[in-house]
Amino acid sequence: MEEENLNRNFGFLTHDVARLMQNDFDRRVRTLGITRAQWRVLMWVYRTPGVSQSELADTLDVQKAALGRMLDRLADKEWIERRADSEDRRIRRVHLSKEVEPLIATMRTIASELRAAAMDGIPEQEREKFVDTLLHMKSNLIEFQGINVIGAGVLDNE
Amino acid sequence: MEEENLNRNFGFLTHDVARLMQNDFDRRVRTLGITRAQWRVLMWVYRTPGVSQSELADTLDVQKAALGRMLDRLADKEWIERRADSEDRRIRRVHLSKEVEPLIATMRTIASELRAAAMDGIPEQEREKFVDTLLHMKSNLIEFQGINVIGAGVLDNE
DNA sequence: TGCATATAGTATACATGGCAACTAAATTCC
DNA sequence: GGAATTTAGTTGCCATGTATACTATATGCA
Repeated sequence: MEEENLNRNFGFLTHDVARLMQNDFDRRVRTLGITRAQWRVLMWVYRTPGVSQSELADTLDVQKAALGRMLDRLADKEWIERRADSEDRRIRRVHLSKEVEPLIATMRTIASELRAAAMDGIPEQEREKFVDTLLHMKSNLIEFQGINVIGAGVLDNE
Repeated sequence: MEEENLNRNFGFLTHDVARLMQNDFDRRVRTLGITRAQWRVLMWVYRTPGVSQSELADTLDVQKAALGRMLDRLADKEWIERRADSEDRRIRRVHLSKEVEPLIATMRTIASELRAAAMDGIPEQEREKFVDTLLHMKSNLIEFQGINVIGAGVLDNE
C-alpha cells in the first residue's frame, strides 16, 4: 500500500481550516455571546427578512432540525422572532429584532479581519482561484450526494 | 454597508465543503460502523503505532479531551487499545487491534474515490494550488490563534 | 368529499469538537 | 528533599450537525 501524504489530504485539510476559522472567530466574539454559526443565520435573515425556516435551512444547507434549534437559541436571546404565516399555518417566518442589527455590523467587521488574517500572504489571484475551486467542489459534492453508498454502486439501486 | 457576496465567502464555503465531504464519506461507510473522524485517528495510529494520546491530539490538531473520547469509542469497538508506558505512568500509548487493519485499507479506497469525485473537472495543477493555499491558511490560522480576542488589540494586552 | 401524499417544523439520540476544571504524575527550582 | 510548576489524561457542560421518527397542516387526485 502506497504511503500517501496525509498532510496534503485536502479532505482533512479543508476540515481543519474550517474548524480553525470557526474557533478563531468564536474565540474573538465570545464576550458578545454569539457564535459564527449563529451570526451566519442572522446575516441571512438580515438579507431576507420573513424567510421561512425551511427556506433558511435550504439556503444554509443544514437540516431543518439543526436550524430549528439554532433559532430557539437566537429567540432565547431575543435576536430573532418567529411569526406565523397568514396563509399557511405550518410556516413560521423569521424576523430580526431591532437590537441585533448593530451586532451584525460588528460581526461582519470581525469576520472580515479574520478572513484577511487567514489569507495573509496569499495573492489576490490565488484567493479567487481558491474560492472558484471551493465552489466547484461544493457543486460536485452536492451532485454526488447519495449517488454512491458503499462498494461503488452495489447497494444503491433500490 | 456594502453588499458582499455571501456565496463567495470562503469562511462559510470552506465550512460547507468540509461538511459535505464528511457527510458523503460517513453515508458511504455507515454500514461499516465507522466515521471519517474515527478513521482519521486509525490512520495515524497505523502510521505511528504506540503514539501517546497527547502526541496524537497534537498531530490531529484537536484537543486532548476530544481525542480521549474518540479513543473511548474506538476502544469500545475494540479497534484500538491503550497500553501503559513503562517509564511514565501518566502516558497511555495507543495501538491498533489486529482486526482493524483491513478496515483501514477499505476506508482508504473509499476516501480516495470521494476525493476524486469532489475534484472532478478540476485540473491537477489547480488541485495542487488549492492544497497549497489550504496549508498556507492553516499555518496562518494556527499562528494567529489567540493573538486577538476582540476589538483588534484592546483586550488582549494583559 | 375524502384519502393519500407531501411539506413545515419539532423531538430525540448520537458524533464531533470547544472550553474549563479537575486528578495524578513528572519535572524544575530553591 | 520538598514546594511549585508542568504535563497527561479525564470529566462535565455546551454548540453544531446528522439521522430518524413524529405531529400538524396542505395539497392532489379519485
